[in-house]
Amino acid sequence: MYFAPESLRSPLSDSLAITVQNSTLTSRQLRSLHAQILTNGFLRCRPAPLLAAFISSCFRSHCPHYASSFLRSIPNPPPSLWNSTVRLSLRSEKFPAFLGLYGGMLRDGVKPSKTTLSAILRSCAAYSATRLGESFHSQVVKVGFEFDVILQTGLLDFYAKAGDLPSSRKVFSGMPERDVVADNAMISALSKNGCVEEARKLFDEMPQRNAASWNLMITCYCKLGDIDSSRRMFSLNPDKDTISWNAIIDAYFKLHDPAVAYELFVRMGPARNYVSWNTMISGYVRCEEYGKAISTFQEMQAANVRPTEVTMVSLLSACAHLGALAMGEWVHNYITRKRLKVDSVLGNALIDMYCKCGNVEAALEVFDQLETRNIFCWNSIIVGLGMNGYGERAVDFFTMMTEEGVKPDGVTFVGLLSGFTHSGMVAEGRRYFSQMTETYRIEPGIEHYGCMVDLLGRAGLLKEAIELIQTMPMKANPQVWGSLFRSCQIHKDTELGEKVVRQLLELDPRDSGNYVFLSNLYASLSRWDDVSCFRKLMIEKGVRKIPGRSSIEVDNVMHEFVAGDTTHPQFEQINLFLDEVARKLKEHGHEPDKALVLHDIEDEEKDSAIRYHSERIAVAFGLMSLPPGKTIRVVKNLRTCSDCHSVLKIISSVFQREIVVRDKKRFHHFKDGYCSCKDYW
DNA sequence: TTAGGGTTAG
Repeated sequence: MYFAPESLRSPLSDSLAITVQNSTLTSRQLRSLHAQILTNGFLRCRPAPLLAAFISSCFRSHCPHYASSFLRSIPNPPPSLWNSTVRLSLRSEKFPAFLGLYGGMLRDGVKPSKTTLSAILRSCAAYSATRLGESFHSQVVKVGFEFDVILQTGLLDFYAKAGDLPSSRKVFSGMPERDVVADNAMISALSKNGCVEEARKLFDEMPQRNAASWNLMITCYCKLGDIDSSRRMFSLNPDKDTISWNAIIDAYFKLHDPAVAYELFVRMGPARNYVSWNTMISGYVRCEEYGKAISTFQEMQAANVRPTEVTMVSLLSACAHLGALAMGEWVHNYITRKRLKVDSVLGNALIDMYCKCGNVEAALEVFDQLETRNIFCWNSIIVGLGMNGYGERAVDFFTMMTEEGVKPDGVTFVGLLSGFTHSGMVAEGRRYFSQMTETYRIEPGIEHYGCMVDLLGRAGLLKEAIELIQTMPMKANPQVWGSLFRSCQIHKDTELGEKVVRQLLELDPRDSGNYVFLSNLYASLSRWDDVSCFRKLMIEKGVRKIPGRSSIEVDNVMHEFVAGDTTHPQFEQINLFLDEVARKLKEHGHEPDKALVLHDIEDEEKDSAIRYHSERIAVAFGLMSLPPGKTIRVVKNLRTCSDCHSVLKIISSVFQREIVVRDKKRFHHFKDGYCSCKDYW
């Protein structure tokens, strides 16, 4: 809380200060405050803190333009006010405002303070604002500001993070004197740009090293995949600090050794800080141990360590992978309760979580409320809409994105094109695929060709799909052949299908799915000898099929069911309930596909009866355990079989329940006997 | 001046 100096104390200045310190203001409130400040003689007395508080309030209220018009309305604003305003504009991620303010400051003859200059460099580096940083650089040169070692090092850091290694080198070699900090910055530049060997050489030649130098090398060797050298840097460092421990723990996670990482975390003991916890949580997410990520978060809370935005991002990522909507909602709630700052990274994590948990409306709400949206946020919403079967809405967002001046990238087009596949929008796919190169100058990668092959194939345009594979500039990978095979299956082109799957087996002999593809194909043709031949081949080669797993969240607990699994404590009740389900299905004229029971082994073990397919057990458990009207949300690791798909449609209407199933690749929203995929998957 | 965070086709 700001209080004006005694001499300036008046009810008005106090009330102004209070208003200004309050959270967000509307632009009308800002205007009226501005008028009050101008007309009440404040300016003559210059209560600098009040002026600064008002400016801060402009940024907090997302009206940066008020800050600059306010500054312009003050005769000779003090240099400190200029500087703090410029720094605020950086912190609020409002670069256009920053540029205007910075130019205004220079025109006003105010030299930026050293704090401001380093803040600018740091921000440019942090936000990879390459052009901005460069224009800043030239402006600074123009006004004749002298670069000392610290500023040059900042500049070096900026160019390093912007990925501009040549400029980093130029700055570094042009430095009249170098200290440890400068050498460290150059090591960091080299390491970040993949020139790990060179970084190592520089480190070896350094006349002086500090803790930071050793710590940098831990990460540097980790990038080389050389964990032994990372560990050596850790051990040799004479000033081991918390950062050293955190760096080595992270290195083990990055090289997929969570067990050693955990061991070090335990050994670290009281030296742990919040970053150590965040490293553990994000590390488990990286190693796909989502349950451990969540339990580590619970331990973090028990240890009374305050979680940060970074913690939340990792947690949300775990929820997204698990499809744990209730947990994700809890995290969102926690963020609001603890007033954590939802920046573009955290916002993106929320959007992604909601999309991957099948709650698109919540994702859209987060998206709308974001102050700053970067390419990640746009991509996540576009990918998410497509994945949930809303191809047209994805296009709407693409249009909005370009209208807002955000340039789409390769990921955007993957999202769009894959979304079109899920909605059968062939014409749009063609249009955007050509727009990609013609309008946006993005070279299509294998993933884009893969999307197109999928889109064309699924629409029955198999010939065109094959032609595209033959004419594309790179060799098709297993994914491309795999999607073409699915299309052959859907459109019953067994001849082409057999050719495709043989290609697949050659490229990817370890992938169990490919063998399953082929034996399914033979089964559909009643070529049983070939079926058993391939099963034998699978056993010989030691290729194991992945069992189907489905999970459902009830009362904040994740229940996982594996196909044919009878070990759940409530299995007997579930089984009785499945009988009832089967009875009701029969009443509605559904006959299970017997052929599928015996031969469709794509997703489940052959011998487990179809009624024990994991998604069916999970849905039955949901019907039993969740209150009426509550949507049943199931996450499955593989694709749903066609029989389960039609059963779930019937269940949604007979039991009047919405069911959302996330399978390996997309969402199915079942309601009133229909599925959002329109049986197109 | 060093440690921890986000989107990608079957």
